[in-house]
Amino acid sequence: MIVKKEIYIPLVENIKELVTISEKDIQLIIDAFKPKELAKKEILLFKGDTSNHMRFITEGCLRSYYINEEGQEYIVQLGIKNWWVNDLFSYLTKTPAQHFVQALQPTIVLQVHRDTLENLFKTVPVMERFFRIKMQNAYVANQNRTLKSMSETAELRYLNFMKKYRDIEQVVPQYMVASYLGITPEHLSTIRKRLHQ
Amino acid sequence: MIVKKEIYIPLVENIKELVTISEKDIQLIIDAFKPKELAKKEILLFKGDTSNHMRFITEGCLRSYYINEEGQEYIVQLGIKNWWVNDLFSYLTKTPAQHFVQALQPTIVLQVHRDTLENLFKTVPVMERFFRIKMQNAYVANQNRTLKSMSETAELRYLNFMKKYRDIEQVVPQYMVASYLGITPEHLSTIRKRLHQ
DNA sequence: AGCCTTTCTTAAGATATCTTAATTTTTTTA
DNA sequence: TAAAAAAATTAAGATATCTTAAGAAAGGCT
Repeated sequence: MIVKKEIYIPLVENIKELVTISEKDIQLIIDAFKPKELAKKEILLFKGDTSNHMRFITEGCLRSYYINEEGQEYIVQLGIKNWWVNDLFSYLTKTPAQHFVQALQPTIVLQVHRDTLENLFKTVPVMERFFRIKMQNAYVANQNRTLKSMSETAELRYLNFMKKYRDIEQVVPQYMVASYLGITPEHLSTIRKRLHQ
Repeated sequence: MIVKKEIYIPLVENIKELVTISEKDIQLIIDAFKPKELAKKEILLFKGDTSNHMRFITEGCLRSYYINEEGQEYIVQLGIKNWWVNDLFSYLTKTPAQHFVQALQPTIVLQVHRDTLENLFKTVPVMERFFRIKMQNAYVANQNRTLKSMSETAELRYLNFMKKYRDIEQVVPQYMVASYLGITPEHLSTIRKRLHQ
């Protein structure tokens, strides 16, 4: 398989933001991560399957969502280029995924299998640190999301979402933004109307 | 300073749940973590101060909370024996804490300074893995909390809280449980009344 | 270009939760 | 143990958000 080197650039840059890696490390990392192309609407991870890969978006857009007993969808995460998206619980515990992961645009992900990653931790130990820091940052971001979801009105949450994730807001249907914010599409529509007046 | 060994037992057990450590490792870990006693209501970390320690509750109860511009308190985390409680963002970024951390009962924490912990990672490398896994688990738990806070009614959230954290519910004032659940104390009271009928 | 599907908007009535304020109960302190 | 302080309850009216249903707008496909 011929691998175009340039699709790995965002991944390498993303790692370099947090830790120092040598040229040799970079090659080992590139060897570990495999590209996967997804069509729009294609599902990358099905509920019930075990997630065995860590996944980095190098191009496009993914959402992770779960469907409750009543068939309602809840968006857990939206991600574009340079984001890591997964069902972490499934990945970490090797249990069936609770979430789906789906492409919202034509997308390329770079994914590394758990076993390969464990080996990579041995050959490039700094990657273990990278993932620890990545988790820490994700944890803090998520804690803030929880806090905001409880303390702020939907309108304020929407305004902050727009400020923070303008890139995402561009490519994601509005009803999915609503789902991410924990409100109905109708209510988001009402909020937008009020804001534009 | 004479350190009573037994207060370290919960910490060592907590670590052993996730990783394998030798007797020598245990001694290094014990040397790294310093005990701190707190009176009820005593504040362990003030907003504005930088959090320089990772903290494990070996006895008692802590809450981490933030106060918004209008003076309202929001509880970020409640923890009892065997829980790790901190303002992680402050710890990780060395920026002023956004949260307070306060003892709700007479409490003993074991805390390790960031610098000491970084050294411990070198002498006991498996501790880096321990904290990575710990973060991962915390992340998943928090993600579920976000999702539930958006998709479930306050009543259901309260019922699940009681099921999951009965130990915490015993020792924490009800209005703080309400704050943790993201509702007013009055509303929680109404819910409890309805449940008991 | 036109049809079909998806997404967005609008509005009315229903429900969940909040705000305020007064009262009761429990806990702490002197 | 009495007084003071903190916590919990109750209830009424206000507000935020949801549900339902219908129509309008936008996007995708042949």
